[in-house]
Amino acid sequence: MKIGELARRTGVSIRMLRYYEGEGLLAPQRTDAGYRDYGPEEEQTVRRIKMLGAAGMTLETIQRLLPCVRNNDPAFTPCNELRRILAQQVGLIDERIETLSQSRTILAGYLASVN
Amino acid sequence: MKIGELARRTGVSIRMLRYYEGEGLLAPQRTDAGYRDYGPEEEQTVRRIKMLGAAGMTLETIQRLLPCVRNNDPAFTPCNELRRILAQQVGLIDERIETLSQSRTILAGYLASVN
DNA sequence: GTAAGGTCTGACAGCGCTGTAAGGGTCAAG
DNA sequence: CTTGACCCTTACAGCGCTGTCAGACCTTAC
Repeated sequence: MKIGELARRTGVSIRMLRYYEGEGLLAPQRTDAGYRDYGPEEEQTVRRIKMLGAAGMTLETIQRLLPCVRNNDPAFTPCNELRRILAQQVGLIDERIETLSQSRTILAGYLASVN
Repeated sequence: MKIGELARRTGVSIRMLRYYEGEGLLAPQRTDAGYRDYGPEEEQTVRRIKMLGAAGMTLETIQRLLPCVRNNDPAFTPCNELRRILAQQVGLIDERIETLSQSRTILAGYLASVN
């Protein structure tokens, strides 16, 4: 299928589909005219990218993860790096939450002092 | 005092001090030669900016808040907007934390499914 | 007078993602 | 063949902050 249809089916903008390709996450065939030609396989990949992106991952991280994600949704093929990357991501998120919580505390303090 | 000294005393880089000025948060006097000349008043302001920044605020937000912050550290002069802005900021942070928590849940789910 | 160290302005770079616009082919239906 | 819908590439913009570099002037002290 062409890029427009894929965009419609996955809800990912055409711009982003091309971006994914530029970042090496996707490598669709090309028609003689140079049109990108995506197969169902690729559509699946896009859905996975979207999924992992929803979890707050960077495209670069997703790229490292993609080779391990060959099956259905939250089912992963055993890939050595996999666990490590996922755990690292969770750690990253925890750090951000921690930082935000501290900010929240500070602000709440200010707020309280204004009564 | 000149910019270098202020930077040393506050721990804010020279670059950022100039940036604050560009954003309208600071307006030091100038010597005949065009050097920025900060007074103790200004040093206080920088400390406040730093403080609010540590709470995760944008310079733009801080700017709106500055006129209300005339006293010591977490003590604020009653300023009508003040409460509103602070509360809004807390809300913003809560949203971000919520988003991150969801991401965390998703990732933790993946992690669990990899065992 | 000279040299070192501080300051000035202006501008480019990067982070990660996303939209949009320009200029120009391709394809399918009428 | 023409038209409209789609596609292609390239590149600029913006978010908010920060570092760094270039080219040039000021100041202080020897």
